[in-house]
Formats: sequence, C-alpha cells, structure tokens
Amino acid sequence: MATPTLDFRKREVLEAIIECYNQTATPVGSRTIERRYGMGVSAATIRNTMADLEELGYVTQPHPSAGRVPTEIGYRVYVDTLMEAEELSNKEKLLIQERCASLDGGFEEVIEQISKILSEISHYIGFVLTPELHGSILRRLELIPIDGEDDSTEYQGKVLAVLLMASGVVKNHIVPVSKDLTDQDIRRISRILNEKLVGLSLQHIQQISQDTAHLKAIFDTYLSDSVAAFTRNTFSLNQEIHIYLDGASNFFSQPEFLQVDKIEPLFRLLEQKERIAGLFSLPQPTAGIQVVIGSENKYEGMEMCSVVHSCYTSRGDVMGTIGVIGPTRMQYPRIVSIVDFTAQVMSQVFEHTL
Amino acid sequence: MATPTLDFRKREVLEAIIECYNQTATPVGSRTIERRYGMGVSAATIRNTMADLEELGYVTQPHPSAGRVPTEIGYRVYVDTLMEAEELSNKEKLLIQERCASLDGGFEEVIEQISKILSEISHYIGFVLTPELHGSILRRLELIPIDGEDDSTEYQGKVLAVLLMASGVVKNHIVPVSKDLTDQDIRRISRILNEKLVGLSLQHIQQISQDTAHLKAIFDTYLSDSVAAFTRNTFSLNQEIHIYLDGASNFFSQPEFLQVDKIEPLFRLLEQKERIAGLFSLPQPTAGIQVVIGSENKYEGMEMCSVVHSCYTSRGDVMGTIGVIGPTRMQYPRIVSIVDFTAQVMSQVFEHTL
DNA sequence: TTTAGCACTCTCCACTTACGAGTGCTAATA
DNA sequence: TATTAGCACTCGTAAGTGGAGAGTGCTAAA
Repeated sequence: MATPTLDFRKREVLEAIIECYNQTATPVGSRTIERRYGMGVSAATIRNTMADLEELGYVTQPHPSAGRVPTEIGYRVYVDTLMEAEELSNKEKLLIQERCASLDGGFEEVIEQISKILSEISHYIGFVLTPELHGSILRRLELIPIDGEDDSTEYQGKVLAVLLMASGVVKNHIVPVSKDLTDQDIRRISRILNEKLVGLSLQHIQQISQDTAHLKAIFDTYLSDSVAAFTRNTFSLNQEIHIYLDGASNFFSQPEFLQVDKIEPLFRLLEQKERIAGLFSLPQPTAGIQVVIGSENKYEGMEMCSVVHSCYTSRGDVMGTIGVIGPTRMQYPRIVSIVDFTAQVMSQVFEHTL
Repeated sequence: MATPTLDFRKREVLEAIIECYNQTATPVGSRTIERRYGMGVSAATIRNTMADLEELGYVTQPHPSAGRVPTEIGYRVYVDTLMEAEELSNKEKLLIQERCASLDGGFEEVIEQISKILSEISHYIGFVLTPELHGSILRRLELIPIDGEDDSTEYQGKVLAVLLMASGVVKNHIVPVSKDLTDQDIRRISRILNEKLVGLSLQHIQQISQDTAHLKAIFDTYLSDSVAAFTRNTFSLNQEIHIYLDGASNFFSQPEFLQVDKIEPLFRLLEQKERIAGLFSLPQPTAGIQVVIGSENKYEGMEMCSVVHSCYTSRGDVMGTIGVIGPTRMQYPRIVSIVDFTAQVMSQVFEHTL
C-alpha cells in the first residue's frame, strides 16, 4: 500500500480523469481536461502528466490514440487516499430515514425493503445478507406440537420449533418427533432446554446437542434416545445466509454493460445468490466500510464491478452485511456515504422494532 | 375461439413452421420445410399453403422476401388444438421426483428450491407463488410474550404471534402489546382465540376481529380496548404473496433476446416481483394448465414471452401457482408437461412434509 | 391441383473510405 | 527548467458500396 505521494498536479489530473470517466464512460483526453477543469495549464502539460500517471500504472490507454482510462490501481489510490467522503444531502438522509421508518413486517420483509432502498438511492444493485445464525444468542425456545391430523398411517408426530434470538430474529422449523414422546414430554423438554440453553449461541448449542455426555448433564436422568434425537433435530438448522438483492436491471443503463456478453456473466453470477456471500473474504463481518474494486472480486462476472459494503448491528452485535454493487466506474464518495448511513439507520431500526 | 378446421396440409405446414422456428428462431422458408419434413409435395405447393396460412393470420413475414414466422394467433391455435402434450421421459420424471424428495427446510426453502428445479429442467424461468393467506385455515395460534429487555423507557411489550395454518404454512409476526396486559392475560387471550377461531379462514378471522360486536361475543365480559386492539393486530398480516423465481439468465441464450433493448424491459419487469402475481388475471388460482401467449400478458416487457402455469395444492386445497416463463417461441408440449408434473409432485411433497 | 422456372426483393457480410479525436515528439518560449 | 504550440501519426467509428444467398410471388406447363 505504498502510495508514492503524488505531487499536486498528478493528483489533480488523476482525479479529473476519474471524475470525467465516471460521467462519460469514455477515455478522457487532455483537451477535455483542459476545458472542463481549466487547471491553468495547457493540454500539452496535462499530456505529460498523463504519461507519468500511465508509467505509475494508474491510468491506461485502450488503444494508442485514445484518451486515458483509470486502472484498478488508479481507483484503489483514489479510494484510499484521494477522495473525500461526500456528505449526503439532508434530503437524501431524510429519504433513507423515512423509508426505513415506515417499514414494518417481519425481519425478512424489512431486509428485502432495505435492499430495495439501497438500490433506488444508489442507482446500482443494493444487497443485504441476513445474519449468520451461528453466532446468534438464543433468547427463547418454544415447541408447539402439531397434531398429526388423520395421518393415522405410519404416524410420526411433528413439532413446530420457534427459536427467538436475542437479536430479534425468529426462526421456525418443523421437527419430526418419535411417537413415544407425549405432548407432556415435549413441554418438559421445552422447559429444560429454555432453562439451560437460553443465553448461549446457536453454535455452542449445536455442539452441546451433539455431545451425549453434555446432554446427559442437562437432562439428568430424563435423557432417552428419542429425547436426544429430538433435541439434536431441533437445533439442526441449515444455516443458510439469505441474500436479498435488488436493482440488477440498473446495470442495463450503464454503457459498459450495453453488450450482452458483458452483462450476461454478471447476471449469471447474481443468480447464484449463495455465492455472493463469498464475495466477502472476511471470515466475520467487519465493522466499517470496505471497498472491493474490479478483479479484486474473486468471481468471474465481477471483473467490471466494485462492491461497497458495511455491516449492520442490533444491540451492539454485528449481524449481517449490506452493500452496493456497481460498475468499477462508480461514484465512490457518494456510494460509500450511502452504504455507511443506511447501515447506521438500519441498525437503529432493528434495535427499536425487533 | 372458432378454429376454422384447417385442412390436413395446412395443419402440417403450420406445425412444421412452428417446430422449425422453435429450433432456429429464424424465419422458415418453403424449401426448408420440403427438405426437413419431406411431406411429399414440392416447395411451390408449400409456398401456396403458406400464403393461405398468412391470410388466416397464423404466420407472417418479417420482410417481403423472408420466410414465415408464426404469429401469436398461430401459436394459440397450435397450443389449443394442434399440439399433443409430450410425455416426459422417465429420466426426467425421476429427476424431478428426486430433487423434490431431497428437499427439506421450511416452506420458503422448499418453494425456492422448486423454482430452481423448474428453471433448470425447462431451461427457462421457473417461478412459484406462495399461497394467499386469505383463504388459509387457522390450525393453531401461539402467542409468546417477549420480555421487553431493558427498554425501561417508554415500555411497551411485544408478543411473538405464531400462526400455524391447516396447509402447514407457518407465519410469525411480532405484535406490540399494551403494558396493561399481563403475561397471564396473553395466555388467556391465546386460549380463547384458539378455542373460537381455529378452523376458520384468515379472511373470516380478520372480519371478526374488525367487528367489535363479534369480538364481544367471543371474549364475553373479558373484552377491553387493549384486548381488542391486540387481537386485531395479531391478525393484521400484510398478505403479500411472495414470489420466487429463478433462471432469468437463461434468456441470455435465446437469440431473440440477444440485443440489450429486448432483454432489458423483461428484466425490469421481473424485478418488480409483486407485479408478476398480476400476470394471472384469474381471481383465484384455477386448476389445470394455463398458457398465456405473448402480448396476452398485460405487462410491457412480456410481449415476447409466454407463461405456462398451474397450481399446487395441499390436502386438496388450492394453494399457490407455479409456472414457467419462456420466449413465445417455446417448446410448449414439453413445458406444459414439466409444469403439470412438477405441480403434482409438489402437492404430494407438501402433503407429506407439512 | 401441382410443379418448375424465373425475375425480383431484401438482408447480411466483407470491404473501403473519410473523419475526428487524441497522442507523442520537437522546437520555441518564459 | 518547465511549459507551450505545432505537427505528423495512429486508430476507432461511421457511412457507404457491392456481391452472395435465401426466399418469395407469379406464370405457364403438366
């Protein structure tokens, strides 16, 4: 990350190239910069500076007689050292706050709406990842026996397990139950599990329920094979992180995606939502804004895109990730502010409503 | 729907044009038909027949010296009277059954998977609409008070309401509760509501909970303003039908969608998922396969698409809709069979697992 | 009623050409 | 020494051209 301290003109020219390229999506020539950003020097001087920037690897020419285009390294330098975060206008802040305030419905509905808000305000793709349940703390477990209706053949009961997490997330899950457990047994299991497991993380609980010795300690003499099996099943959630994203069709208005072969790989990737979680190589969601530029993204289809992401919290715990996917040629200052502000508002919403 | 009983040759030629066009997506000439479907007559004769079909409005020419392309009317005739449903191969049937059998997880997960299966097998877009809750029968209501944590300021409790439907669908919903209702009150309300409302449709229940006289009859002397408000809130679900769809990027391989301006409106429409429910003008999902061709679809962006849909059931009740969206130039016999068979398998899955 | 033959139309593709934008280099200038 | 003006050069884009190929409709013969 050694930034070789660009002199003033180089910085100015690099910024001009990036800004101009962001607007037009076409290579930027020296005369354009002279006219648009009149920085008191002639086009020829700017040309010299551009040649320097090219040598540094910050800009490049698509062909020998074209203008300059920023490289990924150029964007990296811009994002890390040059740009200053753009304060959102009050109007935009209000817009985000109002839209978030008017949300209601369950956790999933809220998340879905927020991905929509993000995409509408950014004009790119907005996404929200649901929290990993692994780290979530159990607040309450409720077991509701479901009368097996008239399935008198091969009767095997079912129980609806409702897991309420400390963060406010609710997860429900239908669990098969052996017929030698009565409703009374279920109530008893429920009481014991609530007593012993509330306050622990799901991950921890799953470890416990795999471990017969541990289970024995909890259930004391009460533990039978069917109780153990039932307990295991209750907490065997498949942990999928769900991904909500919205605004993919905004990419159709981006000139660099006008050809089908450019946009197709991106859409194919987006359809495999589960892979998107893999975009964030970080093992845990990390606080603060992250910017991933172009081919720093490890998936095919994302070479021409950048991702700006942050995480949202509830009661201080990191929950999931939100962010925006846009073309590499992106208005970084604006998008960074949008993602940052939305993550904050969202965290507040959860603390109030969940 | 007057089909003017085409003579044998006209039918044969129309079928040939449709089949051939389905494969190549280019206008079909008379010589191509002569060679490919060698129907014992010369190209010139076929040309004459094609001119007749054109007069009937079943085929058309993109430009004066091109081959023929089926019109929507042509497809309509084909779908309604000419084509015979293609029996799926055992291999495909098995594939669908196996994929469905290996599903687990909640209702939403299953539905999401099925839209994926549909798209993979059809190579078009597969979609599944969740049931309208309106018509669903309540099987069980559970109210779980959530301790308001340390929100000692402006304390207002919350209750997690879990609604289990007869169909097996579970819906949960966080309901605010006035602080003059104790946990004991909540339990009492729960008992009363279960006694009086189980077996009724949600729609019916919502009517009742709006109607104070009715509520009074149920709660007898117990009804206070806060009990009434709480009851109303418990059943005030926003009824959104959720839509899962998958395989949109399959359209990138369809030649008629190779230009961005063709595919863009479609994707923009698909992103407004709520509108997709409106594709089915039918007030209630209707049993049996329906085929909606091209501009019979009322939304912009769907002019070049057809929709094949049917509905799935659980315990005999119609629940939601599943279907496939493909280009108008679609292998109707195959797709109709896929949708039909998948709907059947899906219904079976629900009856077993929910 | 069907067929063969023929003139005509239209699209598609490869090819050429002209234009304009932008560069790098060199020599003059402050 | 840094900057500037001028100029030759390069390359992509757009517009125009011509031929090949596919397919038609029409007419006259079988």
